[in-house]
This record gives sequence, C-alpha cells and structure tokens, in this order.
Amino acid sequence: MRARIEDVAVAAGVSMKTVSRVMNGEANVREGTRLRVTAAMEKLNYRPDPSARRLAGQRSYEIVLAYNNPSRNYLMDVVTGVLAASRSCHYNLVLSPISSPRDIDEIFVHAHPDGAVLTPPLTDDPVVIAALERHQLPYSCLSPLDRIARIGAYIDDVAAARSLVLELAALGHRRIGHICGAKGHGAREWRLAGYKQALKEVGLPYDRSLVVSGEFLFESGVDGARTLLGLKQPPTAIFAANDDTAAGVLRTAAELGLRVPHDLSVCGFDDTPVASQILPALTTVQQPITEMARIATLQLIDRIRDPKAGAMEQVDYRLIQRESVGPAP
Amino acid sequence: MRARIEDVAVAAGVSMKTVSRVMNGEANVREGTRLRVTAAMEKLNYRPDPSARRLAGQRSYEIVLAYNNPSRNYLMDVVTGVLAASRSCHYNLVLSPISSPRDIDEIFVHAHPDGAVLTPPLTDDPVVIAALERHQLPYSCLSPLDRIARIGAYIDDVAAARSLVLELAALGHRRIGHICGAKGHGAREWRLAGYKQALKEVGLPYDRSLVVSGEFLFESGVDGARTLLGLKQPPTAIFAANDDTAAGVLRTAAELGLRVPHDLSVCGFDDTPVASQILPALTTVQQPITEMARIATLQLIDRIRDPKAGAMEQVDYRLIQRESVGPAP
DNA sequence: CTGAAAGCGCTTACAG
DNA sequence: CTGAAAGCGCTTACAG
Repeated sequence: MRARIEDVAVAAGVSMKTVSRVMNGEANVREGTRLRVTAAMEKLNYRPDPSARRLAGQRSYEIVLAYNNPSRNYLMDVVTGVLAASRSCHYNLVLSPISSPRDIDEIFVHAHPDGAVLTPPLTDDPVVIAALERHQLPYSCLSPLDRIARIGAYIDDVAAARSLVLELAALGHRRIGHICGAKGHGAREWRLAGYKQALKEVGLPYDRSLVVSGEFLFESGVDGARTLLGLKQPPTAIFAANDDTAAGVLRTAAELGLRVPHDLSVCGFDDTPVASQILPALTTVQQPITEMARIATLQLIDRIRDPKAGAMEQVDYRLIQRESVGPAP
Repeated sequence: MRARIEDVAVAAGVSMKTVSRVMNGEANVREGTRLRVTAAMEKLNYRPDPSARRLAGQRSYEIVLAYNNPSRNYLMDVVTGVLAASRSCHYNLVLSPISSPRDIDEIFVHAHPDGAVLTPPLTDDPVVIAALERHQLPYSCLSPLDRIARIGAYIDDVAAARSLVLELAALGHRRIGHICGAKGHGAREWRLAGYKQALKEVGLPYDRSLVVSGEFLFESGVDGARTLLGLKQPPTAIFAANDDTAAGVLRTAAELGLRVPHDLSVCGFDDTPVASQILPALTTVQQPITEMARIATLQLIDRIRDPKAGAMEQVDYRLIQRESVGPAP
C-alpha cells in the first residue's frame, strides 16, 4: 500500500505537520529532524498525494501551457521543456489551446492553474495579458516583445538576424531581400531590425521594395519570392523570417529555374527538420527551444512561490551554415 | 465565490449525496429531483472541484497519453483529439513521453491515471502492455497490430496501400518499388501487405529486390531510393511507407537528375504538411488522426466506467491525388 | 522549533 | 428513491 504522510510521521517520530514542513521546504525545522524525516520518506518511498495537497492547500499545482497556432515542431519542443521543468518541481502540465484571445478565460473553467507559460504571439496579446492580470495568475513568457516587465526566456533575435545578413553581405550580395514574419510576433520585428541593422553597418541602402510581408508560412515564401524575384532588379539573396518561409522561397526559385545558391542565396531561421531535409539544406539559426521552455517554466515556479522572484533570461542561439548560401552571382 | 456541492444541495432542497448522484449519472434519482438539481447546478454555475472528487473517490480522472517517438505532426493531431474527448467527459490529459519501454512504470510514479491512450509502436510493445495489465490500467490504442483484443481506432492501411499501388499499375507501371516503414509498427506490415496484394491482383510478380527496409524517416527515403534507382532495372514508381520517406525519395531523384513524375512516380502516406509543400506535391493517403484519437479516447472512457465496454472502431481514410504520380515512362 | 485540531469538497459505505 | 455520517490525505491557522 502507498505510504501516507502519517506513516512517514510515525516512522520519523514526529507529527504530520513537521513532515509537511520538510516536504514543502519551509523554515523552522531542526536539521536533525529534517534528516530523520527525509530518511523516513526515502525508506517508505513516500510520494505526497497530489489531490490531497490541492484540496487542503487550495492550490492546483498545475501549470497551463497556453498556445494558439505556432508550428507543431516549435510546440512539441516547448512541451518537452515545460514538462521537464514542471515535473522536477512536482507540478503538472495542462495544455490549453487558445483559438481566440477570449478563450483565455476558458482556462479558468477547466482548471485552476497556479501559473501559465505563454508562447508567442499570446505573449503580446493585450486581451490575454489583461485576463491573466485580472485573475492574478503568475505567468512566464517565451520571447515576448516586452522583455522588461516579463519573466521567461528569449534569444537575441536581432543579433542572430544581423549575423545572417552580414554573412550574405560578406559574400558580395548587394541586393538582399527579406520576407517578414507575421504581424504581432516579436520575432517579426526583431528579425527585421537585425536585417536593417546589418545593412546599415555594411553601408547598404535600406530599399523598401526588397522587404515584403509574410506570415511565417511556406506560402509566404512562395508569394514573397515571386514578388521579389519579379522585380526589375531582383535580389541575389533572400533572408526569410523562418525556415518554412525559406522552403517556400526554394520552391519558387525552382519553378523559375533559379539554382540555389548559384543564382540565389537563401537563409531561414529556426532550424526545424525541414531545414536539413530540403535541397539545398538551409543556412539558418538554431534556437534551443526546449531549454528556453524549461528555463521559462522554472522562472514561473519561482514566481508562484514568491511574487517577487523570477527573471527574464537570455539563452544562446547558434548559426547553422549549410548549402543554401553562396557568393553573389 | 465558487459554488460547492453543499450550496447546490441547499438550493435544490436535497442532500449532498443526491447532488452527487445526479452529477455522476447514477441511477435511483426521481426525474423531478434530477431536474431540480440540474437547475440548481446551472443557476449556481456549479463545477465540481476536481481535487475533492479525486481524493474522495480515490480516482484521478486523469488519462495518460503515452508516446515514444512518432512524428511531431502525428502527435500534435493526436493530442488535439485526446484533449477534446477527455475534456468533454471531465477527464484531464497527462502527457507521458516514454523513451524506453521500462519508463512505462514511471507513469505510475508521476500520476495515478484512470486509463491510458497508446500511440504506435507502444501499442505493440509487450513490455508496455504487460506493465499496463499488471497495473490493471484500462488502455486504448491507435492503430495497434492486434485489433481483436484491443479497443481504440484504426484505418484500413492495407486497403489504402493497395489503392495507391493499383493506381500506379493502372498508369502502366510494371516495376513498382516499396520502401518499408519501421519494424515493430503495424503500419509497416499493413502497407507492405497492401503493396503485395495489389501486385498480385494485377498479375505483377513480387520482386524482393524492389522492396527495401526503412524507418519512416526522410533518410530512409534518401537511402532507399539510392538502392532502388541504382538497380540494373530500376523501378519507374516508388511507394514510400510515409510522406517523410517520400520526401527523401524526391531528394535522391533530384540529385540523380530524374524528373518526378516524368521519369519516376512517387507516392507517400499520411498527408503531413510536407506532402503539399514539397515539389512536386505528393500523392498520398490522409488519415483523420485527430478524429481517431478522439474516438479512441471515448472508447477508453467507456471502458473506465465499465470494464466490459469499449470497442475497436474503423474510420475512413482518403486518397489525395497530387502531382507526384504520372504515367509510366 | 514542534504539534493537535479543524477543515478543504467531494464520495463511499451504510441505513432507511 | 433519499440522507446522515465518516473519511479520502493533505494544509492551514493557532497554540505552545
């Protein structure tokens, strides 16, 4: 039979309350007592009953992962990270797909979470944020626009995009196109900013006709490349806001009979599986998504335990050089 | 403040126990009483406290989704379906990645689920199944090898594969290659069986040299196509066990300078996003994965409530004809 | 630094 | 067909 807190208390020769104190890392337990209790927990292989904790403590020990419509690859990596961090702290993960911003209130019907992890673009949705504030729910963000007021994790998208474009310039490209990400995503703004910054550094003009809108989709790349490559003076390189978009660019290039990288250089962002599978393989930027999610979740748990704790942490990205980038023709 | 069962009881003029009966769909409640209670629940917007139910009932109302390493696209579709079904029945979803079959016991450390949904190939892993039986945990399967003894949902993979190959034969192909799926997956056996069956029906010989092993991966397609297209008498069509594999075939074909479908016809299976994004778009088979997951979860919940309930349901697939298949050269 | 009592919101026997 | 009591395994005040 499963050991209960009472069994541990008897085995350690203390009261239930003391076991509870040790279990929850509370202060005011003598070191010797603590050791006797942990030994008893160990020996009995004690695991607190989650339901009893929740009921008595009036807390759920649940963390909601709220997401709307990011790529599946991204989301699965996030899930892995959140799961790892929440389990290590005896929290449970509840998945909450959010189809409309108003759905955010649904969360509080299905569950009574102690906190939430948000993925972009929910991180920057005023309706979502307002709802969380109203419910006074602690939350943590992956790559939010606002890095000052939030806790969570992010990479320096601006610097990453800048390096990519600087590399293109170093290979002699003078007309470098950019297909933007979806509006409302921080990643759109940062990657565009990195693009502009790199141009300025190498003394290239910022030509608005070389920048087209997009949605982070394959189709964005197809359409964007048609526009860019149909210009009187088409670019010799295209920096796509993500790998899916870059894959679309490759498709259009193939349709137009352009060889990559001989006639056109292309780079993406994210290093999703398609980046290494497509022909030619994409030069891109790798984000440690699982690690970011893990860190953001740990920050959240810190904040749940102490409203003043938790921080916004920057993690490192990595440039992945493959075959889709070459010297300017 | 949140309504409790006691509040509902007072409002309806009955005891807590009667409210509990109505809530759990138990028998022996007079119709008039039932109506008064449901009206009171409605009016107070009553939601039972999950933790209290779990603690008192000694059940978790949790359903584990156990998965090891299927494709992310597949898994996200499964998650969507399981989530929909479990929520509609007031069950919670707990994700359980299983890296090694022995990890299955971990499930019972982190949670005390009322049931489990299994994805392939866990569905056919003797170690996993034995552990579930030992813990006497009800479980439901997606596309298990054994359709007789299990409950869950499946499509007729054999028939789907057969149609694909029959279509190739109808277009004049006489040498049709097959790159198999991973060992231990029912899908491997069924798709191979459908391939063989179609050949037999149209009077083509089964040539072992035209069938190569694979792992459902992009790389399987690259390697498999190199082998097949390097034969003295190479096939004019290749049926890949899934879309990722087919994408690999397309890559190798491009490297060898073969045009698809002019020089080589290719078809996949699953209709993942890559199938419509790759050039040329893949002829393939669409499985309603989300719907299958929803059905399998409902069957599981039936079985949780009654050990004799629950069934194995067949759902329909759909042939998707795109551009990767054409007449034999 | 430690403990005895009450209570979280339900369900489970049991009684009628 | 319905209800009063006990109990699920913890935590929260409160007391010492």
